[in-house]
Parts: sequence; C-alpha cells; structure tokens
Amino acid sequence: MASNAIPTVNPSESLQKLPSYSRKQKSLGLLCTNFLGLYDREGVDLIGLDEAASRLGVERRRIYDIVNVLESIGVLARKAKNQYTWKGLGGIPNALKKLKEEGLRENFSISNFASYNRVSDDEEDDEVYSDPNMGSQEDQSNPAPVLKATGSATTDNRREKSLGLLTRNFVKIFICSNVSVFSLDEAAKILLGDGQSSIMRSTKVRRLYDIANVLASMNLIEKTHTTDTRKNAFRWLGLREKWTGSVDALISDDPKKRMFGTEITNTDFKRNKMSPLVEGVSNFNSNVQKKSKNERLIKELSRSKSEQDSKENAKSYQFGPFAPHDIPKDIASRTDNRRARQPHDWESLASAYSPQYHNQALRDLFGHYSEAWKSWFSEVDGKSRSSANT
DNA sequence: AGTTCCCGCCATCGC
DNA sequence: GCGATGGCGGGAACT
Repeated sequence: MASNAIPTVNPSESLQKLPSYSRKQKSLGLLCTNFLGLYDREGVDLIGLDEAASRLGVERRRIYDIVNVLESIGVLARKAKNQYTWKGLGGIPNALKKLKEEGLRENFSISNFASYNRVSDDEEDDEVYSDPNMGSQEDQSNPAPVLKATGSATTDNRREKSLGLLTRNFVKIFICSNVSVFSLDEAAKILLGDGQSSIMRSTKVRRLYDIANVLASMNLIEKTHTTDTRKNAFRWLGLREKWTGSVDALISDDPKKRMFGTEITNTDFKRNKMSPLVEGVSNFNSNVQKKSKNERLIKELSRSKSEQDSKENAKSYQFGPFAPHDIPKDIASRTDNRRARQPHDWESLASAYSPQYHNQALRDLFGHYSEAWKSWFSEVDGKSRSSANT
C-alpha cells in the first residue's frame, strides 16, 4: 500500500530542469553489457557483488538480477556469499548443452508445446538428486497443478519463482523445441502451465522482460515479432557465428550491438528524484576508461573493418558483441548501422557458418572460444537449420 | 492506450 | 538479530 515516497527534489538540483530521464540508459541489458565489459577479461576470477555494484554505479539489487541470469547461462557461478566465480563467456556452450539435455528430459521437448505441459523443476546442481527423470510418476498425472497453493515448502516455492530458474526454463523453451520465436506471453503461458491466467502471467511476463533483455544484450536472442500476428516476440539466435563478425559489434553505433563496456550505464538521476551525488558513477567511468592494452587492437580492428565496410550493408546481420572493451567513443559511434529490419535468412546464415577472423589479433582474442563454439554449434544449434520457421 | 520494464519495498534466507 | 538475497508489482517511460 504505502506507495513510494514523494519525489523529494533536492533544491540545489531542482534547477537542473529534471533532465530527460532515459530509461534505456538504465536498462538491464545495458547493465549486463557493461558488466561483461568490466569482467570479461583475463585475470578475472572472483567477483564481489558490492564491488560490481559500485563500479557499475548501480544498486546492489540490480546486480542480483543480471548475476542470476548470467549464472543460468554459465557465465558465473556462485562461490560464496557476495562472491561469484567468473567462468566467462566460454562457459555458455556447456551451460546451454546441459540445459538442452535437461529440457529434453523434461517436457520441454514437446514440439510447439501444442499442449502446454506443466514445467515443474527441481534439479539443482546435477548431483545430489537421485532421479530427476526416469520413473516419473511423482506428479506426472495431474494436468497442471503448478504452484502448490500450500505454503508448505516456502523455500521450494520461492525457488520455483526465482529468476534463475525462470531463465533456464525460458532458454529451454527455445533450445528444446523446434520453434525459435516466442512472444513473452506465450513463454509465460508455457512456463506457468496452461491453467490460470490473470495477473500471475503478467507478473511472469515482467520477469521475462528482464531476462530477455539481458539475453538480448548478449545476442543470444533478438527482438522480432511473430509472423502471423504483429505481436512482439523474441527469436533464439544462440551462439551461431558469434565471433565471425565481431568487428561489426566493435564499431556499431547501436547501443545494443555495441561491444561491452562502451557506454556508461547510469546517469546521476533516477526516475523521479535526483540522487544526491554520483559517487559510484564517476568511479565507474574511470574504471571503464582504464587504459587498456586492447586499445591498439580496437583501432586496428576498426580499420580492417572499414575496408570491407561498404559491402556490409546488404545482408548485414549483427554479430555477437563478444568483444573486448574500452573502445574509444569516437570509434564506437562512427558508422551508422541504421539498417532496417533485414530479411532474416537464417538458413544461409546457419550454413554459412565459418569463422573468419579478420586478423591475428582478433584470432588471438577469440581463439580459445572457437573450439567450444564450433562443437557446440553443430550439436545444439542444429535444429535451427531444419526449421527456418517463424 | 497498450507495452515495456525500472525501482525499491519488504519478505526470506542464511548465519 | 542482521545483513544478504531476490520476489514482486506500482507506475513511469516508451511506442
């Protein structure tokens, strides 16, 4: 009930005219991008949540959000209170592979989810649990019990709704079905198990937006719309030719496609009120701009990119932003990738998969990932080839 | 007006 | 208790 307090505007700031609040600058997607830009580098092993929060200039609460989905994707692993182990982007392939196996073992294999099957979930970290599969008479009988009304196991109940679990299930929907486009509403419907609708689904959808935004920032999925309806939806991109055209991402003008860490996440004001002082932000900025040995590489990349720039517009597809960081602003905002919705030719894209690094530096940078990518790609992403669906 | 989704209150968890 | 987590939904930005 007691809704938020009143705006409480600091008099000294009131004259700042309440600058145009930009929601985009505070998005989870951008935060995720910056987060990766900050930690996706050699030497990173442990990550403290407090540190991350201050360096990124955001509240701790937001760190929990992205960390939970990143963990589901295999980028991080919880180590202790307030501390995570950095596994890196290279951890994604295995995580997805594992999710697919789990998903197939569960009801996620149902194509199209014609009959939305309930999706209860309960495995934690593989071991410990004796049999998450096999027998299956535990509770398979009931059509769609979902959510135990009883507050018995509050812990389970809570975990059942966790962002992490939701993330994993969301990913499974894509990975395990032969459908690559889902609206969040559909996804919520599937994950909630047919039955009830109401506000419960809208809450779910809100969470899915959060998740989708960070996954989208990593180009694991992208925004589109269902063909039939004009309804907004997300398409699974998976890893694909992630590294092939990294240069694109490096100099992309689109925030969402820009490489990690190229833009500050927050400005000093909040939605209503103004924060007293930017402390964390200035701190963050200096960190992001920290001199990097990659800087030279970046320049080089942008150069080689411009050479083949012209032909790029035609079938341009934004490749993953999995790239280094600390790119100079002027370079970052150089090109105009204001491309219109390109007619996705996923068939050829998939079959045309062939890592072509533009130079030695890039190869060095991404080389250690390529193997895992390739092996994973042919396996997990195989479905996308046979179903150029919609 | 409908969609997207940030913000932060406050219930729970874990010690 | 108390700090760490993170569910949840109000409501503002965006379309």
